[in-house]
Amino acid sequence: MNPTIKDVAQKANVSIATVSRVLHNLGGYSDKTKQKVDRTIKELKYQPNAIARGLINKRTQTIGVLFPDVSSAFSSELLHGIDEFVHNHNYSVVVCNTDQDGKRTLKYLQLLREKQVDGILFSSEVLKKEYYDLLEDMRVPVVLISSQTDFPNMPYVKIDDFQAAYDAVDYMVTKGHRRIAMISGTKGDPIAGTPRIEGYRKALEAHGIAFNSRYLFYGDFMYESGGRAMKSILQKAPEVTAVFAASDEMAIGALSTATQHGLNVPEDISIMGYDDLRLARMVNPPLTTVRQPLHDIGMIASGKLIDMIESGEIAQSQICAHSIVERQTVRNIT
Amino acid sequence: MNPTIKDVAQKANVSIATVSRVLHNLGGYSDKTKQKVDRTIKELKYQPNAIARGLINKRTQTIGVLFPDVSSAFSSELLHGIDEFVHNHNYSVVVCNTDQDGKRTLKYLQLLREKQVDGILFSSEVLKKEYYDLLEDMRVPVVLISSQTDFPNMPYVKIDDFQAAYDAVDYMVTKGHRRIAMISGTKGDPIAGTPRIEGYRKALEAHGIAFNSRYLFYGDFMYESGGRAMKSILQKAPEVTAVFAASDEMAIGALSTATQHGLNVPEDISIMGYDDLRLARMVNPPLTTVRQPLHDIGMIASGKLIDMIESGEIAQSQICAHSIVERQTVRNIT
DNA sequence: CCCATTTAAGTAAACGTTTACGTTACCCTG
DNA sequence: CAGGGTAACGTAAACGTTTACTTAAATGGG
Repeated sequence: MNPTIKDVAQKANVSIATVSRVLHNLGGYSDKTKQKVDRTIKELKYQPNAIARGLINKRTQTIGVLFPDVSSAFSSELLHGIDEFVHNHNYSVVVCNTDQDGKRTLKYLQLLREKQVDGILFSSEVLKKEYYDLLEDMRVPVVLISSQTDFPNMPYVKIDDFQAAYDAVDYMVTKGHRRIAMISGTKGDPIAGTPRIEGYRKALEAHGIAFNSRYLFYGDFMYESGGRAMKSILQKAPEVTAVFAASDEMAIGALSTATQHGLNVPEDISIMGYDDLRLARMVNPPLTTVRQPLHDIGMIASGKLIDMIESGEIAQSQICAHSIVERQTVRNIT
Repeated sequence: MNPTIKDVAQKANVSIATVSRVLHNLGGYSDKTKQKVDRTIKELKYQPNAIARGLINKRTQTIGVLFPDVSSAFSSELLHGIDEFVHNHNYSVVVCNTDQDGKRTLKYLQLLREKQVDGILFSSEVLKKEYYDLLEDMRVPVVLISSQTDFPNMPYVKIDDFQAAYDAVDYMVTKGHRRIAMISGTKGDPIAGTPRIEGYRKALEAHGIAFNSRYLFYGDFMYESGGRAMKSILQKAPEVTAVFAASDEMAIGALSTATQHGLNVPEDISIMGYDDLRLARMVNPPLTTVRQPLHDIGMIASGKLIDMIESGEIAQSQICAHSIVERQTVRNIT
């Protein structure tokens, strides 16, 4: 239906090869033929077919991105960075929402393989052996985002979760808090769970405050779980003056139930989040939190992936800088 | 590198055609050969190449989705619905972030054309003639999301913006409010701008309240603009008892600056939003708003698009039901 | 037991490119 | 002016499938 390179060749009275050559500025044709070919391309409104091209040079200029939840603010800020970088480098991105479901993940990986994507960005989920094996089989570059692995051929880009949590808690104690609760993410999560708890614990200990397991609560990173955890805190540890949540969503959930229980933040209780999503600025009062530069992380990871695709070499992992952003949810009680 | 259908054929001692036939359950082979072929497929870990397949049957099983801003909560809730439906029907989605930039949009459209997507979802932006022409040229099905057009071959799925705004304002006056300001979206926006203003005006008039242009303020749907508008309201029309914002983000912006100015919501001023994003529930107090079922809209639009792709017929446009969700930002002052 | 029909395959063209290689025709050099 | 070199093309194979067409063998009916 659409005109092909063959149609152009016929109409311009040249061979297919010549058209292809002027299309790619490869030289080997006179100025006159270039003019002629260019003209008929315009006339026919010819558009190259990337599928045919992909078949022959085994490159689709497409990367696959896996998210546990595309609709989360976390994912969409990453996606924004990814999309920006990737499109500027003439790649496209196909997104997959794994729902944190192993079966779905495997299915999507298969799909991406069949579609011959040039590389894969794997975000915010731990890389199970099962996935790793399949990925190895696919022989495409992979970079991990906000995740980590020991496999040497899979670089990651993330922040230092231990240090970020450490800094957050350290910040709170310098503000005079000593009875600090933590709302952790999913129990046992080796990336966003344990290291942040360790950071919390070590920061406390560095200030001579004993770690108290009664002050440790678990959620699942989502808003609702933050509220539930806050309820528990209010019941079981009302003496707490500050709570550090392992995600902004949980922090905001905590914030909501705190105020619903008649507490003022930060006057009665301080709250600190983790991520610095856009909505951290939007809540009331604006949330003090530790910032992950998600947009940049998305761009950096895409850059590494494209490098790997085009150079064939494996990229270095990268730890991005985090920072504390002071807003209005932690009070100075010194 | 990866095994091809040819490798399978050789190893199984059959022809390529036979392998293809068992792959697609087309019949024309004995049980024994099926066994043999299936076995060698497993042995070789053969995966079909969707690119080659796409070249021949002119279907890529891929759709393109254009968003003005992928990182917005609005887009990502749509995307979630789209992704879910689309993947369940064996399509993939490639996302493009237009940034509301005409040049970028045109570039992405070109890209999607080269990549031979089977259809396009065009979201939340008005369909300029320029885009329409290109889209026509591409000869692929298109469905509009939260947008609208008179072109007959481009169905849309959205809610009734006029009626939704009408209902919101009507709700507020039944709560006793008569001096109601509106924070509209971008001035002149024919989809999410004018109709909502009209709904506001007509609802007022239906209750015998004269429309007062002093009560109409403009933003751009984003958080910050809601705050700015609220500041203006407080200065120029302090007698207002309620404000209706044309997006949740603006409503939340208004909410923030209102409380920063020492006002309590809803005691001192009522606020109502539009969209029912996830964050409407997360703010404090939870935002009363008019709900667009974004996840469903995404699914429905995807369904229509896939229908069009597979049937060749153009689908009907659809107006989805909206609803008022009462939370805690509008006070009854009767 | 022969011929017609069905079953189980194989052959090859086609999809739209890219690219290695071949073929002219022309120019320049010695 | 013979010969090599080069510029300007054209030819055709290849990428990995699908599928229309062909062929050979098996089956069945009279």
